[in-house]
Amino acid sequence: MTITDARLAISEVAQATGLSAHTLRYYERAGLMLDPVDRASSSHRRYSAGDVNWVEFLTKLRLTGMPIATVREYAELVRRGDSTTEDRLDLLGRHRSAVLAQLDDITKSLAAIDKKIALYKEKATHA
Amino acid sequence: MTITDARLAISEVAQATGLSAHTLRYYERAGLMLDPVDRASSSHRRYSAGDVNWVEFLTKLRLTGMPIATVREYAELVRRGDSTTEDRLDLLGRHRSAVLAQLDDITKSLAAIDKKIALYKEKATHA
DNA sequence: CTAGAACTTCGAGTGCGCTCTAAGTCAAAC
DNA sequence: GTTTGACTTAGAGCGCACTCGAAGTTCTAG
Repeated sequence: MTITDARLAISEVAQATGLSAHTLRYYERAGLMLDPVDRASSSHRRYSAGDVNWVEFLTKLRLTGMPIATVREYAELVRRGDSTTEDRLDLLGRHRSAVLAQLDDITKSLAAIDKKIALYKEKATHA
Repeated sequence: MTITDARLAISEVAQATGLSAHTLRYYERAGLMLDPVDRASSSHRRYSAGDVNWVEFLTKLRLTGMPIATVREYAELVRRGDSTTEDRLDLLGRHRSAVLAQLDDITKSLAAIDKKIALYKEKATHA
């Protein structure tokens, strides 16, 4: 019940997060939200600031390649409460390692692409 | 006809590149190879060192998120010969930008994940 | 009060990139 | 020469993550 208690419509959250309204509903159906989003007039969704923060965080998990199923697992741990802190740390830690490996792969591949670009540029110079 | 003229079987290339034989055939069918791979006894594929190098490079394109269709475009430019150097530079340059953006996104998301991890660790300390 | 836009559900459809199957051919070892 | 396993093709199937459609309801502006 704070003064900042704005409840956003799905279209506003879509706007704010860059996801489509379709995708937001899909994520909720898929069990990715911590709780079902509140409703106004018992039909239209009203997102709280907490909901939006959560969507933003799970978007980062997705962006770094975490599968939907794993995001759901994580959400389930959060739902289960404080006793799951260790498990959450473990899950995020393992994901962190995967992301580091991913960054390494991409960086190495980028170096090869840069090499090829340099090669073409040199070729163009000698033309 | 150099002294290093080893021709590899598809299984050996699979081994060497980390792709499956299925995927190697799929890539060829999809027009990703520069030329159809040579055949021994007019049936089994025999990959040249050049073929393998090419597969390794296109794997780096794929790893950095270039769609199959774009890899094919690039292969077509290479096939068309020296006159396409500018186009290839253009294509690779645009991809390079996309990869940099991708790295930035991932790095920013990773920072948020690290923050969350730090938060959980702190919580564990106060327990 | 009414028109039109935005919302609802739920199931079907899409696009991508493999991945596998079946039925047959070929090659290397014995 | 025969067996065993790797290879061939064409096409079907799959998993993932959306994305869309239809049919109906609700909100908002005039």
